[in-house]
Amino acid sequence: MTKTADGKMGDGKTGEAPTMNDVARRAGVSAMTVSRALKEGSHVSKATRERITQAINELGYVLDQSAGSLSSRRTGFVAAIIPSINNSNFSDTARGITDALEGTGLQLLLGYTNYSVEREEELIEAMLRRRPEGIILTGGAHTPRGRRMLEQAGIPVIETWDTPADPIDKVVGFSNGAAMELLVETLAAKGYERFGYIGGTTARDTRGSQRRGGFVRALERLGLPSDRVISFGVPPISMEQGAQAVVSMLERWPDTQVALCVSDLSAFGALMECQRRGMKVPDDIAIAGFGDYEIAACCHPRMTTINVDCYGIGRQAALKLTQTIQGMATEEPERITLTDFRVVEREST
Amino acid sequence: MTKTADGKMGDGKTGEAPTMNDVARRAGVSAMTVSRALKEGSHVSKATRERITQAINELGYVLDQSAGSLSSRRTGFVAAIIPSINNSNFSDTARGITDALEGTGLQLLLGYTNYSVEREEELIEAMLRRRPEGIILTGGAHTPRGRRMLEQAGIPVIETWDTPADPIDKVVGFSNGAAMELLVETLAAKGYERFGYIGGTTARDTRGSQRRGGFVRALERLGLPSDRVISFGVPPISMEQGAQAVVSMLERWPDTQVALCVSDLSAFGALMECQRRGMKVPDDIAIAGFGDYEIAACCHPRMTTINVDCYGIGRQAALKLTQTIQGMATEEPERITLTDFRVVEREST
DNA sequence: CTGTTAGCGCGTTCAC
DNA sequence: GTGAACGCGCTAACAG
Repeated sequence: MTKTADGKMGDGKTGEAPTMNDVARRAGVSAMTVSRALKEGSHVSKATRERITQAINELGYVLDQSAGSLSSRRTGFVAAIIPSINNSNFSDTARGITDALEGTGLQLLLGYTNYSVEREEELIEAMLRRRPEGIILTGGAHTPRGRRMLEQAGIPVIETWDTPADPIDKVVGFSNGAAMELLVETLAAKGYERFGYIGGTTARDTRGSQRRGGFVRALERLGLPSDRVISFGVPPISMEQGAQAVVSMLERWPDTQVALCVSDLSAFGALMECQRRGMKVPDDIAIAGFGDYEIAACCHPRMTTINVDCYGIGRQAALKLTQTIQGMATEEPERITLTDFRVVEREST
Repeated sequence: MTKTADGKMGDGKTGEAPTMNDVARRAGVSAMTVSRALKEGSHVSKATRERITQAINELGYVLDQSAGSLSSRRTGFVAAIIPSINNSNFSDTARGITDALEGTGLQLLLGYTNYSVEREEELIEAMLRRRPEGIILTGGAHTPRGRRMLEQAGIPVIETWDTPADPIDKVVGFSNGAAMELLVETLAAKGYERFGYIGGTTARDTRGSQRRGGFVRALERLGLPSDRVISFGVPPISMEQGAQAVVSMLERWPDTQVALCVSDLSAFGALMECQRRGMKVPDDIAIAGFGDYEIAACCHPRMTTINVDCYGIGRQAALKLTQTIQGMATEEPERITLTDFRVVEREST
């Protein structure tokens, strides 16, 4: 059944995709009935539904959702923007979002910024052009234009992984600074006094800066020196950079007792480098990370770190989003949700 | 300037998003002119363009691309489906795609399957509903229905990370089996004779099965025993599972000389577990991985592995896609592109 | 350089 | 349970 003398038409692969009208014609019904048959919980007689299903299979028809959403004014997806997909903390958050969206008829559209707010701005615009029903962001730092677009988009906006002073809309996160303070306090209570910090150079990674801020604050409060800070590399700092940074730290302050790292990844690099140099961890130097990645529980010695509820952040963000979208429940969800974090003490400290 | 007695209209946040017509009216032009002003390389006088830009800013207008693509019949995005976002091999591929798409006006829509073909099928359908201009898949194993949808979609399809016997359309990949064979041969040449293999239980991870197949084939060819295979856990097998698997292997075949793992992640888990038990790597047991993840170059001892051109796979897949879409060049791109892999020998063997 | 007309493929709304 | 008219917001094609 080739259409006409279209030249390119053959048997399948090429040619225009069939439309709902093609299906309707083949099934001997109107397009409207096909539309109904494709939608859950609409009333179509069993016989016609079968004819339609058959026509759909024969034609290989796939619904054109973009056309549909233009008409229904519902695009059926939410956007999420994370710094990096190759980071299990953030991909856990993405997983939390996906899981919480299951069964809501909403799909996740994921974008990643490589830790660049400029790239974030581009992504925000690209996403908004496709009219998501809500948007989930990582962190509270955006370009002015990005922020303006979000405010004017008329959709729920959730900032995560942070507690912004002036949130755009809703928030699901925790204070990175407070978490690092807790880690310092915990280790100080064990008797450590000479702390070092390993993190990235720039303020580009806002969460990294906040962690460093917490490090300094806690030490100052405890009356301990807080100047042993190695800033090294563009975020996200890699394992290898953690290795290099710990070397710098030991050259500069050889009597450092414990090195806190902006993430488990750099902490792991530091740990391996120390072993390579014949140092015993934690006897010669203790090391701690941040994020409780899989590697922290598996390396040798196992790594002390901060566990963050990455998955829960995603779940709760998506929940808050769907509640707002569906205007469900008697009242709006809370604007701010604080998520848990805790110190996980292991053998590296 | 509130519209009418709409009740909900106020000043910003609430209310319907402005349309192109709103912008046009405010700028004193027709919608078509606004459309042109928004598109690169169209001729609009400087004065009107400025008025339009101003109106856009005042209204906070963002183009509705889904409406536009319905009309222009170009959605401006390509879909890519990978098994997991939390896996640097695949996220490197995603990065390669993103980079190659830069400047083409095409955006990436990413989905992940958690290594499930059923989930892949759902994703394929969800993606096709939004009418991507091309689609990139990981691997050559799909459900029959998934395959049919892809064949009938009328868009270029690229299968990656594999060399399927019967490709749907185009391919950018390598033979996982051949890569593992090469690793076995390289290590056999160094004198190893008693090889073990650590991988997942099921055939769900097709690349994992292919690697195991290569392991067995190479050993049989060399006349060495090929039965020391530990199958453990659902893919993707984690670091922790690698640790458990190596314990099983050593219990069952204590004289194993070298353990090859389905990926660097499980290899790393095995490595750490051996150290925890006081075994020296590679003296007591050698370990090798697959994928050349960051961790392989950073752990101690550094890990022997297979380096795969993950980023290049993404880049070339996207290139092939854009070439096909734009019908550019005098001829179609090659159907099959084989990418490089190589053994990286380090201290763990 | 700019405007007009028509229609992309579907869902809403109403009628039957 | 089914169909017809209409319009979602935008752009192609043509006219001026």
